[in-house]
Amino acid sequence: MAQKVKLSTIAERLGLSTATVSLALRDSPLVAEVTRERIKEEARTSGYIYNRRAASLRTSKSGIVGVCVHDIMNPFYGEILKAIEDELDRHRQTFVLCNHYDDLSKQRSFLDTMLQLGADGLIMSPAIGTPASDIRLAEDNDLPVALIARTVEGSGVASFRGDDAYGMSLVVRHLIAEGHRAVALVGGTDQTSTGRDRAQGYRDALAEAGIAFRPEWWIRGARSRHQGFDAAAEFLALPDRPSAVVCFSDLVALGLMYGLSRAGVRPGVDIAVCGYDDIDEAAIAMPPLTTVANGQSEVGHRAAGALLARLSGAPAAEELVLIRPELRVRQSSLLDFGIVNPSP
Amino acid sequence: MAQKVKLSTIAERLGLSTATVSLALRDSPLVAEVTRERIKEEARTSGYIYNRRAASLRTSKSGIVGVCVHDIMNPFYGEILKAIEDELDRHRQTFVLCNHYDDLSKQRSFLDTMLQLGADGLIMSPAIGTPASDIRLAEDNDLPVALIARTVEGSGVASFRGDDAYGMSLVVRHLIAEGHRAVALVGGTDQTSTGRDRAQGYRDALAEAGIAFRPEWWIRGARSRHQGFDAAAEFLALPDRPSAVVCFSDLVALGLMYGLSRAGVRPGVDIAVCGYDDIDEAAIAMPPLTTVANGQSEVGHRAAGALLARLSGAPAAEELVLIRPELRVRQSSLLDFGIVNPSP
DNA sequence: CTGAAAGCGCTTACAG
DNA sequence: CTGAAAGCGCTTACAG
Repeated sequence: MAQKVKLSTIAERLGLSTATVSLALRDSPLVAEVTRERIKEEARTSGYIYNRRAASLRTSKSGIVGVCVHDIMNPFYGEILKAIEDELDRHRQTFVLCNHYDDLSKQRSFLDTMLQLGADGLIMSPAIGTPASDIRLAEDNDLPVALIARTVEGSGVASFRGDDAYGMSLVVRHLIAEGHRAVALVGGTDQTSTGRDRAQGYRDALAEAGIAFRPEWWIRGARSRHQGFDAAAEFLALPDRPSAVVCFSDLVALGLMYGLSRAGVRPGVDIAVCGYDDIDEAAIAMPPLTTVANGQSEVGHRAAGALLARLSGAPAAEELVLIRPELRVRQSSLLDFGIVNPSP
Repeated sequence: MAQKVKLSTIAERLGLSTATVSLALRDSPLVAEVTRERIKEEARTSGYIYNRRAASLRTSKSGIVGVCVHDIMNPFYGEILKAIEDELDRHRQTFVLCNHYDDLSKQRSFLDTMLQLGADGLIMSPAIGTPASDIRLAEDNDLPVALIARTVEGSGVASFRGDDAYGMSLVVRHLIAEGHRAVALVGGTDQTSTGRDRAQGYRDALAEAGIAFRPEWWIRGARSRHQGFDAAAEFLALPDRPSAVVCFSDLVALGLMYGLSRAGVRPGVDIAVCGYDDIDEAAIAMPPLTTVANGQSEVGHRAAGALLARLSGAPAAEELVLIRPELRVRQSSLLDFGIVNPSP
C-alpha cells in the first residue's frame, strides 16, 4: 500500500497545522467554513483513515461498549442484544460482544480486555458465581457496568430484568385455573437469580392454591432446547405423572415438546406445556406455546439507555429495574386444542 | 478512583526504567529472572492495567479480529462463530462481532470502525451486493480479509464455504430415489452465492433425472424460521402440489413444518420435507429432519486458521475452499415414518 | 542485563 | 480563525 495518510499528511499538503485539521474533521465551528471544506475534501480524496487508538489514547474515550452474556445464540439474549445494538448504534458506539458460557475465567478475561481497550462501558448478564469484586474492579477503573437478566449481590450497580417470580406465578396460576393440580417445573437452576426467582414464582402460585410443593416435580438443569428434549424422558418416568408442565424457558419447552411427541405424548392434547420468554418461535410452534412475554426488548433498551446516560455524566444509581411480564395464552396449555390428527 | 498505575509508575517505584518494565511484563528473557518477578509482583499488587491502545499505537498490532455476518442469532452462523471464537481464543485475539442484516451501509460502517481501531484481520460473510472495492479497501489498508459462506467476485481474497450445489443435489437425488418426481424448493434468493448455488444443485439433480424445472416450484425469499412458516400457505396453494419439498435451510424447513402441521398436512407422513445445514435442532425435531451437514465448524476453523496464518506472515492466497457436505437422512423425508397419532 | 530517548497519531490548552 | 507544543502510555532500536 501507499504511504499512510494521517492528520499531518493532510496538514502539510494544505499548508495548515494538525490542530486545524483535527478540529475541522470534527466539524468544529472554530474553523472557517471554507477551510473546513478544503480539509474534508482532501481527507476524502486521499483515503485518510482516522486513527481511533491515537485519539482514544489522548481523550480516554474509546467509543466501545462491551456486552457479555451467557450465549448470544440463545434467542432470549438475542432480543435483548438487538435492543442494545439499536440503542448503541444511535449513539455511534461500537458494540463488542462476548459469550461467557458461565465460565468465570472467560468472563474475567473479557473484562480485562475491555479495561485494556479503555472501553467506555459494559453491559453484562453475569456468569454464575460472579464475585461482586469483579464488578467493582470495572467500576473502580472508570468502566461503568449495567447488569441485565441477572443480579450480583453487593455489586452496587444497576440491574435490569423481568420480574421472574411474578411472571412464573402467572403461568402456574393459569394452569391451576385450567384445572390442573399437579404441575411440574422443568429446567432452570438454583445457581442463577433467574432460576431461583422463577422457581420461587412456581412455589408461590402452588402455595396460593393450597398445593404442596413436591421436590420430584422440579426436574432441574435444562436450559437449552436439547436439554429440554432430554428432560422429556425424565418427566415421563415420574411416578404420578403431572398433567401439566411449566418450563424454565421457551427453548426448554420447545425441546420438551419434541421429546414428548416422539414418545407419543401429545403436548396440548395429552399434557399442558408452558414456556417462558415469548420468543418469536412460540407463536408459530406446533402447538402454539403458552408463555410469558418477558420484555426482553425493554430490558435491552433500558439497560443501554441507562449506561449511555452515565457516559454522558449522569450519576450512577444502584437500582433494580423490574420489567412487568405478561401471560400469553396459546393452545399448548389448553387441552381441548383441536390438533390436526395424523392417523398411522 | 486512586491515581492510575501505568508502566512508569511501576518503574519509578522499583527504581527501574519503563523499558525494563515493559520487557519484563511481556516475559522477555532480556530481563533478569529476579527483576522480572519483582516487576510482575508490583504490577499485580498495584492493580496495573495494561493500556492496549498505547501499545497498539506503537506496534500497530491491536489483537482485534472483526467478524461480520448476516445475523449471529441464526444457528447456521452460530456454529461457524463458535469455531472461529475457539480458534481466536487460542491465539489470544479479541473477537469483535457485528450483524450487517444485509445492509451495506451497516457493513461498511463496521469495516470503517475496524480500520480505525487498527484491527488485525476481518472475517466476513459479505452482505448482499458487497462491492469488491470494499474488500480491497480493507486489504489495501493492511486489514486482511477472509470470507465465509458467501463469495464476492473479483475481491481476490480467500473464501471458505460448503459446496452448496453439490450438497443440494444430494438431497434432491435422495428424494427422487424415494420415488418423488415433483419436488419444490422453498426459500433462498438469487442475490447470494449461497442461494444461487443451492438452487443450481436443485436444478442439476432434477435435470439429471430428466425432470423439467418448473419455475412455480421455487418459492423464493424465505430465509428464517418465520418466513418458512409463512411459505407454507404459498406452498399449499400450488396447483399441482408437489409431494416433496427441499428448503434453503433447516430453519426454513422447521418453520415450514410448523406451517404445514398447522394446516393439517403432516410432514414425514403426507409430504416429504428436507432442510439444509444440519443444525443441532434437526435431529430432535418432530419429525426428525433430513438435511445436509454443511461443515460449519470446519468452515469456521479453516477461515480463522487461514487468517491467523496470514497475521503471522504467511502470504495471502486467493483460494476457494469448498467443504464437502454430507446427506443426513431422517424421518421427515421417509413417508412411511410411523408418526404418533393424535386424535382430536 | 538495564536505561535514555524517540515516536506511534491524535487532541487540547494556550498564544497570537 | 490558525499554529506551536506538549502529552496520552506504551515499545523499540540504540548505547552502555
